[in-house]
Amino acid sequence: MTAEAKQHFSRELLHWYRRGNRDLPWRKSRDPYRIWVSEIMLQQTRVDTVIPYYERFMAKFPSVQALAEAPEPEVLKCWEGLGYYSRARNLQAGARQVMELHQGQVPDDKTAVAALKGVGPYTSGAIMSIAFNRPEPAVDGNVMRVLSRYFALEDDIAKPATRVKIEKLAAELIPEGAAGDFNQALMELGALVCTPKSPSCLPCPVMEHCEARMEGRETELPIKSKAKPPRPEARIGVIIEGSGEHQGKVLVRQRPATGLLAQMWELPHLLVPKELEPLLRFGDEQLTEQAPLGGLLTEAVAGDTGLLIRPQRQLMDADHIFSHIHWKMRVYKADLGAINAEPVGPMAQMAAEAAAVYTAAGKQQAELREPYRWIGPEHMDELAFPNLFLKILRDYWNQDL
DNA sequence: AATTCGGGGCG
DNA sequence: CGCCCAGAATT
Repeated sequence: MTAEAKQHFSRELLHWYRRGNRDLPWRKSRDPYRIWVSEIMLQQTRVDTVIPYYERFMAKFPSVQALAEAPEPEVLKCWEGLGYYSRARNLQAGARQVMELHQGQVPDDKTAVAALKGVGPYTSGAIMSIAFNRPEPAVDGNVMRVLSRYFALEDDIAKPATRVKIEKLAAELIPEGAAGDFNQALMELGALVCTPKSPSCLPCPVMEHCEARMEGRETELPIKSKAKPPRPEARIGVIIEGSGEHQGKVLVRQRPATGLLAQMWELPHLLVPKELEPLLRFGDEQLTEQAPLGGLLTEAVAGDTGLLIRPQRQLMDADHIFSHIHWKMRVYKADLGAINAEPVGPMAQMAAEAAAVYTAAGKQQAELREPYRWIGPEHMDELAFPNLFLKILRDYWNQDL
């Protein structure tokens, strides 16, 4: 690739971007905090998805200080449905770092920015270039795709080493004094023109010297090795209707502080042992046929809360695919049996055993320990749920199931 | 270097 | 239904 081709790329791409670009909320100012928030939200997330979240987040947490001083659950609630929830916690931790170390001002310093929680190589480059116009590369999936095509690079973009190589190339391409616009131009081209499936080469401002297009290989590049498919997990969950003072409410619980969906709220559910998975194939069979599954739920809830539940029927099946796990969840409806009441129905045996467990443990129905809570539809706005359970609960209440 | 972290949109 | 997306932290 000639030096002329590189100059052509930088010049034409920058002009193309400056002739007209998308009117996005985070482009209305160069406030480093606003850029920072947008870049965190945009990690692995599309622009159209981010926009409403961004508007709400900036209205609620308009400054580094506001975010740093907010209760963490409120931040998580504002992130509800956006995914990769550690981003929200890390962003707030970063805001607190900026308050402690930099007097509330995002530092115009590459090393200091890169040291913020949740800020990696891409995001530090994006903040430094867009907010401060510093000549740092910001290499994301768009940039790797665009440059792989323009320079006909054969490297596997799924490998970490490839990003490092492309960062060096991207740094060389930054026009003097135009780092912010140029980096955004690269991503804008990737998002609008040099798209993954069917790139629009004809209107592309740099098509003239694009190696991949010249060789007719624009749809073959970049090279990307395939990810492992998510491992399937059969799960059973339950909507437990309260009684008495908890009438009209259902039982939810909070997940642990680390790991998958950390600190999010959810319905009680559990992994079905491999040897019991065949039971889940009983489409609309009666619960009697699946007594062992109802028994598992009864035992699990009793062990966790001391509550004796009585599974009633199947409500729905819910599929949810994470990048590495595929949940296939069957959701049951249950109500509560009174303490020391005689269990009835198909679940009698399992329920009786479960009752013995919590009676032996001296647990009381009224003493529901954290992290479990009873909630009704009227305070769904208090707790943060992942989309999977948000949808299940909405369906449940809306359709009066 | 590989795995763990959501969720949605699109051909 | 497979693929991809304005990636970072952890191991």
